[in-house]
Amino acid sequence: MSEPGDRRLPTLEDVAARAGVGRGTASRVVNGASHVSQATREAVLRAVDELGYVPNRAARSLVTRQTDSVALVVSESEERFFAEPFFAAIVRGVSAALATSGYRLLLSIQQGPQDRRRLESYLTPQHVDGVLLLSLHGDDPLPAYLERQGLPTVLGGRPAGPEPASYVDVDNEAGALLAVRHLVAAGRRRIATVTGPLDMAAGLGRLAGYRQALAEAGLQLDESLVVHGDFGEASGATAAAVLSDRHADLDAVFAASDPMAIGALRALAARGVQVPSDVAVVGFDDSPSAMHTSPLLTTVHQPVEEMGREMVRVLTARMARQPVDLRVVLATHLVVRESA
Amino acid sequence: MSEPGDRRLPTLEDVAARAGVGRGTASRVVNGASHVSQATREAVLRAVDELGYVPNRAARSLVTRQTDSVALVVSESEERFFAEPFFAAIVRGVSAALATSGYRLLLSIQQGPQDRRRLESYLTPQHVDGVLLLSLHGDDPLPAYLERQGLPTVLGGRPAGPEPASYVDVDNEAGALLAVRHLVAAGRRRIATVTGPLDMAAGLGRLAGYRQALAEAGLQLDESLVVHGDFGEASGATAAAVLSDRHADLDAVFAASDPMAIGALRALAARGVQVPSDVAVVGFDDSPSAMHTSPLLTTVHQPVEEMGREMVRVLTARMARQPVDLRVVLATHLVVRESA
DNA sequence: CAGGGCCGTGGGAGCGCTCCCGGTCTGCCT
DNA sequence: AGGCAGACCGGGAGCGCTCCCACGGCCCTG
Repeated sequence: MSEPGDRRLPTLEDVAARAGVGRGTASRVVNGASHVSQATREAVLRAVDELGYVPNRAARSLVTRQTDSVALVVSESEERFFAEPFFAAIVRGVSAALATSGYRLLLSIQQGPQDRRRLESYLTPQHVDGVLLLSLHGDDPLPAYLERQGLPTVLGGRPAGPEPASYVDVDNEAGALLAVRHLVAAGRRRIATVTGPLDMAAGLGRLAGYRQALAEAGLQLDESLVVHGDFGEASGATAAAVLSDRHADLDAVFAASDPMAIGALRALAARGVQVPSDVAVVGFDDSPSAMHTSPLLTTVHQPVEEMGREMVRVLTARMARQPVDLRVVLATHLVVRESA
Repeated sequence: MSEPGDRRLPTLEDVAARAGVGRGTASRVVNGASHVSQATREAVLRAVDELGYVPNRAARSLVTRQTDSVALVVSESEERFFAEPFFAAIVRGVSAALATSGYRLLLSIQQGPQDRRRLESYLTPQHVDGVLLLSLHGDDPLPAYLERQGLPTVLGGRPAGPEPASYVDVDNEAGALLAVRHLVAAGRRRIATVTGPLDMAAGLGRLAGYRQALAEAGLQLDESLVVHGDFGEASGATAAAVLSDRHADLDAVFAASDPMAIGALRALAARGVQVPSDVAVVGFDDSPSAMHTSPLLTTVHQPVEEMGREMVRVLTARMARQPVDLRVVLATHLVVRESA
């Protein structure tokens, strides 16, 4: 491969010369042209066009101390929850929103503790203007550390524990409430739940919604109907097995994630329990695979792509030092299909 | 939010001063220290440590004319093929490989034609050192254009049409061959296929593998057993319906993608056809949902994450001007589960 | 009619780094 | 003893840009 590309690219100086103006003036029009006469502006723009000038980001960055880029950091540890469809959808939303705002997206997947140090030397105001954080462990000090460095940081999803300064999340509690209300409305009375991990806000919130719905319906809470899972399919299957063995009168299961609901479906089918006639099942996520189960899974939809977009909206506002709600909670809704 | 972060970050000059050496020397040890005495090196390293010095990438970039970053560009048009699990796995592989090589990953999802111009002004040697391209349309001029600009470019998957200069792909033909051989070995004789789009190399290659396997087995090709699909689930369902209506003796279907295989499974079940006893089904992809069908889907596994890693290996070698095979084809293997 | 603004403009300074030139100091060979 | 190669080191130049100051011209006011 030869390199014809070694010819020098045009600089602002070249543009200025061609347009017959000074470097400063050229700079003014290339950026938010203020105090430039119409005629000169046009001359400069023409020169830019003819030369195919593209500003050198490194040079600009060096003097402005801005990078025009934001990092999206994904921690892969909670992989079961932040499974692939979730990840892809978030990235799509983030990318779309970022593209229109002129920032570049730096993606970094933290796959192990050794990546952590690399991350820290990299997540500085020198390299990025802001950070988007996904799927943190409960009490990760990273967001606080970044904010202290002067880097606006927005989380996607709340970790359990103290409220982070800035996040975008879905309304887990309200979603679960919707799901269980639907079950109640359909006449179900022995409603079990398979929870997520209770060190995650998503797990906690969904359980709280379940509890509230039962309370609303005047159903008393039977702790033996609450089984703990980890958002993974296997845990949903074993939970459903336990539940159906333990309670002959079981008539509904609210699983705090779609994979767990799918596991439950499988376990129930294996025991000859009919869904939804014997036992209704509702999941949470509305993941793509919810449309590939039989029966089709009724589940709580969370607007993942929108979550990505919202994260960007909050972050860009913060980077521009504009006022904005630091915490955003997005609504969920129930998608009724066949399983309930 | 106050900004305590406005204190100046340490520069090389600071490090040099603290270590009692010149700027040039400090630079030498921070980079690939050559011709520096052990004592000086240690002094500089200590100063770096004490000051928490991190080199300013913009400044370095400005003079070296390197950016230490590569772009991963995903075109979303062929979304059915490059569905989410594929995307996430590739990104994971790319990210992991890149992290160890010190490059930063810039992610860019091209969602429409208007993104194209933005992309072009952005994919220059000024901004990135190399480009990874995913899911191109057949005859997209982008890779050639980038190479002409002096930007090493590696494709993930071949588009149909002329061979691109540099790509990493899986062996579609061999995978299909494996799948159909398996069917033949199981005694199937009326083996149909649902193809992918034939303007994609993946579609073409998988069909070729099917043909070759039949030829090997001495089975004559019956064109009415070849139905065209588009990699999407719906097309698999209609194809299977047509096939089972048309051929009472049908005993196997090789679908060129998992979604199509899943569609076929559904359509077959709806007609009361038993899988695998009446008709065996094999897919291609080994997507996660292949483990959520009933019966579990037998399918051809493609090493997606490895594909991402290979793309990075080839690209980094090219960026460093080291010799490397420009085209890499990865092996596939059959995962036998229940459906065949 | 003089003076003070303001608009539009040019260009110096300097961001933090690498490259490279030139200088100093060893140590070894003749 | 003189010379010279090479190791080691300092610091100037300059990458392409933005910021800012200074300057000329114009209009408006007193």
